[in-house]
Amino acid sequence: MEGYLEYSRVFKALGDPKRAMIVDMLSCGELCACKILEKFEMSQSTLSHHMKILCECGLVKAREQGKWTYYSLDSDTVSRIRQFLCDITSDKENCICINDAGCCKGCDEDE
Amino acid sequence: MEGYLEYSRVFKALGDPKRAMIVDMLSCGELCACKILEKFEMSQSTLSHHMKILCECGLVKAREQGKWTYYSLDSDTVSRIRQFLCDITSDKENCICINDAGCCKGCDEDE
DNA sequence: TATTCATATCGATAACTATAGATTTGAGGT
DNA sequence: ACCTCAAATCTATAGTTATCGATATGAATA
Repeated sequence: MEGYLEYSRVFKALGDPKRAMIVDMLSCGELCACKILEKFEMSQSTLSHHMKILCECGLVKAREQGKWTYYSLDSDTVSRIRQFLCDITSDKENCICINDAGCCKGCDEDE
Repeated sequence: MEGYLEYSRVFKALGDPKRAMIVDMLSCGELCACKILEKFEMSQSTLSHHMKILCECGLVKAREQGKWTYYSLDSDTVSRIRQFLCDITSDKENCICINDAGCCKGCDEDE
């Protein structure tokens, strides 16, 4: 459940269309908050809240320089979340689904 | 914003660790609801609610047979969400971040 | 040091989500 | 026809989230 919890936080962050769009905007390089804000009809405090969620789950890094804060994707988290998504959606050995074999009464075809 | 909205619903569904775990369980093939329920400390109504969310976003398909409902991953949605995740986290041509070039006053290094 | 500006934090509120118990639905078996 | 059982739906509730205006912080600058 540990891995699920960690990565679910990243998915939850991406579960808001505005945040997914912000991630997309950051995919080519870092941007400062004011540049991101221009793209949205959203108050400054709301953007700050969304950026906090993106940072707290590890997807985005913040770099402060003077008055400005620059945001960029954390490539390490990006590759790990991609891998996790593939893992939980791929047929595999040692899957949690076969850890205890057999089906509930009634689900087997010979019942 | 359309694509973001559609795929965010999938991410939102995966944003709950129990649902991510259910998806993992389904990755090797279909399972009936009762089998899934065995793995969790959760009421039947709560599981039903989670399955509904997974189905509504398109990640999971339900197949009813007699009294039982069998769930499985929708491989089409799986490949599309994988692609979307890669898209929004990869450097690319025609990115929304460069649609209007230039930065806000103060963000350019020559300011 | 007082002002300005970018950003974060606080406080309030409305909307949404997870949860479980109770009820309903609908298929099979007796 | 009735009973049983799996699953969905309904109802209520506690907890969480998105949002914004107001305020605080902290850096640059006059």
